[in-house]
Amino acid sequence: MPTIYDVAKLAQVSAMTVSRTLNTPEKVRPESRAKIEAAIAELGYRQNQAARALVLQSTGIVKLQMSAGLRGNHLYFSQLFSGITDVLSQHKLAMLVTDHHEHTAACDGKIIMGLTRDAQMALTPSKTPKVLFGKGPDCIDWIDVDNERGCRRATERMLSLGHERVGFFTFPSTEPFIKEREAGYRRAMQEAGITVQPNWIVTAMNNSVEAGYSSGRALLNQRAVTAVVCCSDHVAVGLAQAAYDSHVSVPEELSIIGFDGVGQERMGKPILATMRQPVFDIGRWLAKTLVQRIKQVGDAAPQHQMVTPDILLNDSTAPPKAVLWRSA
Amino acid sequence: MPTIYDVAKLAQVSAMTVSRTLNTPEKVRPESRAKIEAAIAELGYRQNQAARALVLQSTGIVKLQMSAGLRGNHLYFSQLFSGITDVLSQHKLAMLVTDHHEHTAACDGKIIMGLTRDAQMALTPSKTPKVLFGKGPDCIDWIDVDNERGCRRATERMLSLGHERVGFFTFPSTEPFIKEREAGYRRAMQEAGITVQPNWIVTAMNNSVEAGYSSGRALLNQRAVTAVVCCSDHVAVGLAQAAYDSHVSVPEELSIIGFDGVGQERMGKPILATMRQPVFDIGRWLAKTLVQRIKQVGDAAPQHQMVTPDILLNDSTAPPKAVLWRSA
DNA sequence: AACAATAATGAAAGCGTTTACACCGAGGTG
DNA sequence: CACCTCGGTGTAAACGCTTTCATTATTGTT
Repeated sequence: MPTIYDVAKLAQVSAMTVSRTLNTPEKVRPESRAKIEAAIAELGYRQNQAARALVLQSTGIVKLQMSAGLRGNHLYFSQLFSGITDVLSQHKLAMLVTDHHEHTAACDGKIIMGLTRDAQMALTPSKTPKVLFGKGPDCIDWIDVDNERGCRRATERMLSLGHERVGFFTFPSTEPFIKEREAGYRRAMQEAGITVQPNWIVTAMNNSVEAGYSSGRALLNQRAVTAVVCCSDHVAVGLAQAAYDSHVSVPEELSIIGFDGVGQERMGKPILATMRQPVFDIGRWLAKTLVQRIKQVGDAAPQHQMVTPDILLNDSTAPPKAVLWRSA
Repeated sequence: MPTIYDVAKLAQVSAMTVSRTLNTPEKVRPESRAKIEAAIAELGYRQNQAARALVLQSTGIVKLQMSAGLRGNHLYFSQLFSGITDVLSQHKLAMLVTDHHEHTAACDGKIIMGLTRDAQMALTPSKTPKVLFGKGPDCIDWIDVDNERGCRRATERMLSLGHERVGFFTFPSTEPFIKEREAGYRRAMQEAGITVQPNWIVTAMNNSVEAGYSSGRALLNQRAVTAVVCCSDHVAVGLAQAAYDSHVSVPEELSIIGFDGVGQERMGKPILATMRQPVFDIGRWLAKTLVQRIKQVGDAAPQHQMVTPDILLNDSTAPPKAVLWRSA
């Protein structure tokens, strides 16, 4: 690999002038520059980024730290990813994807997600700036989704359609969002003066279409509810398929609303109502905020953002046909 | 940031001994090691990877170069991604995601995908090893999907069910796979002695559910075919939705088979037949092959791999009901 | 107890770049 | 014509680490 000195020798200048042509070309005489550029081309020289990073104390790399578990929802992750790279590439920053436990590569900043709530709240500002996806302490930048409010709205939608026996379809997760969504559901029900019956709440084995399907069959067999608020589109899709196979028509006999809205709600028929998270924009926000911190050795106040999911009505909600259920 | 010298001073040894504890701990006396580890902990010292990379000429980073366009199919990309990171993390390698044009960060190896066929064939071996997803020249490692064969098999499946008027549902793309799939379809039809009518081939605006839906409606209105081989699951899903809205039942009145099999085929009802690409395993192969080259300064012969998609029958194919179509 | 062999440690050089500073010639000013 | 300024260039040192080689401490052997 040719170095800056090889180029210098060939162009008959000093290494310094080569370095300058690379970094501040306006400070070198055009003739010298031409010679040097020719030499660079001839030798196929390319800057050694490791050496550069060593002296500049900056790598041009942003680390994306996430627990492996978070990659389960591929569509969700991908959109986040797109939003992040969209912004980073504008600033000529590269993105390194790692797990939480790997401390290896150095970086100019970190985007962190998928920690436990406790671990998140324990984060402290450090030399390399970091941005968090999820609620964190006041001292660092973070953005979070208002899951409680989102799920409350979804439930309220069902209630306003006239449903009273509104079920809740959830799944086990260590992430905090799952409890928040249930809280939103419960709050909406409580405010409507409806007592939630235990069998209205069903927990799928995990967050997948398959688990949603099998627990969905069970849920349908009970015939206890006329509408279901789901904790994810995965399980919502599974429930819709279960309804199809149980000859329960959606939305006529059963209203369904999911959560996430990253695309899967549109893969079947009817197209499912869902609470859309602006995942792409969240990715952009994360990257944008981080880049700000990296560029201006900022002492600006930490930014915190709370985004509420939009409701996408689509085709899977309708007023209840209570009679139909009772007669069954 | 504390350096190795700060640690050395605190532990009352030389910097060299610190370096050794970090890299070859068995070569340093346990007592020294203990002192040094204590000092490291007290100072919160962490290795400077840039300096390390500079002297070792190795960064521990693998670059994933892909054209932005390739990220359209999020599920596909994500699974590839998972396969790659799965292997890389075993070898303590980090993955850097970049676009093709960014030459910045140094790396120990590259995984390349989404180039044009010409650009791929023009690749040459270089100092840093590279692996290619897609057909490439003999001199470098690559893995590719046998699209022609996959689509031939899909078509043969329709033919063996008794379909004669088998349509082909494609979309515009610069990637080579699209032509290969059409070739597979045409070959199967030709071998069956069936002349493909021009209106049996429909091209959606792009590779998306929405485009598949609108072109699917047009395709269905023609009532020309009893079965459709699709170039992707996106358009297949769109077609299935169009069939649903056109009151054409799948598979009774129309058989559908898609291509990719990365999950979206299972989001609706009926669950769509598809040609499943082993994307996760392809990701693993790419990473595994690259790691081999990185580790052993290998002069082993370049490896080339061709994988054929599996057929997943699911619920969207059945023998034709030709009568129904004619009477319409 | 003297020697060789081995283990543990240290000093110096270098990886490829940039920063700080010194230098030099050309042009403008007094 | 001496002086200063300034654009253009070069020299030396540093960034934090590892490699090489020399040195010292610790064993084992006769």
